Amino acid sequence: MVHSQVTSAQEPVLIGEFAQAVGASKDTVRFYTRLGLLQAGQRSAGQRAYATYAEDQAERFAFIEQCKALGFTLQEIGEGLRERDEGSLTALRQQELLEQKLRSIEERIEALRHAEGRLRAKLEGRPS
Amino acid sequence: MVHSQVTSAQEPVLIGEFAQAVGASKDTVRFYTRLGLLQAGQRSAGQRAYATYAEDQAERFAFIEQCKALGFTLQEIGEGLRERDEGSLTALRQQELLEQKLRSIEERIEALRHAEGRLRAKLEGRPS
DNA sequence: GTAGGCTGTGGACCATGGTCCACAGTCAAG
DNA sequence: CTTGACTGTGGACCATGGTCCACAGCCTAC
Repeated sequence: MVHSQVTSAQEPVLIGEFAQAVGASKDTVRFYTRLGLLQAGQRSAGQRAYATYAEDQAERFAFIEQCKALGFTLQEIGEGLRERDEGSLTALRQQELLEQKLRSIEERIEALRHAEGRLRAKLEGRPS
Repeated sequence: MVHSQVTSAQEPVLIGEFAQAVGASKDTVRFYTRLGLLQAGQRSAGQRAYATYAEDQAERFAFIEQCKALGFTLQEIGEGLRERDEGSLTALRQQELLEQKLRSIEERIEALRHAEGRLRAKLEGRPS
């Protein structure tokens, strides 16, 4: 046990292990990979190749979940990640994207509040 | 022009006229009709039959639009209308449906407000 | 060698609210 | 008789975020 591989760089893992590690289904991982949100490596086996996920992809996955919680769509997250990978995602640009999303969320809240008001009016017998 | 048909009961009209009258596309009218939201009559022509829409369907359409504005889905509207047609939509039941929808809207607003808060935190550099 | 578990691919399917398209019958005017 | 405008039907398609399925290759254990 002394000086075991705990500190060494982890091998990229196959999809099953990765999916379990991040708490998602394999299908979701494949879906994100197809969309370019996650980056997979390759491990060949006979005529076939298996996708592998390095450790940084777990952080990437966590980041994706965070963005989803902030209200970003997978497409938007994909675009942001691509910008980040290209190095064109400056702090200013990041702030811009957050502010845009904030505005769109405020609009949706506003729309729902209108519906809420109309519903309350109906319930109280007021003319809507 | 004296005593023209202005006051007489209007003939049911074909879909084009109806759609234009209510300000929707023919496809939308067909879609609603398929879902049972609108009720069409029949007018036969050769081997075929054309759908006809009586005047009450215009009010029905307006009602549907109102419900949509209140946040009801077409399916929910369909269920409500079916209850109404069967006469089982009491005032109490109506109030129940409105309150249910009000609660679901409040939940959605709450969820969006959480996202809003997280976004603001991110923008202000606070830990989210 | 064969069973079982892992993997990949391609595609269908869910709800939501429609839109659009092709193909075909109907009907009136010219 | 033909053209044009209208109608119907059935189905494909859009975005969204996946899920599920079959078929098939890989690899290990028995």
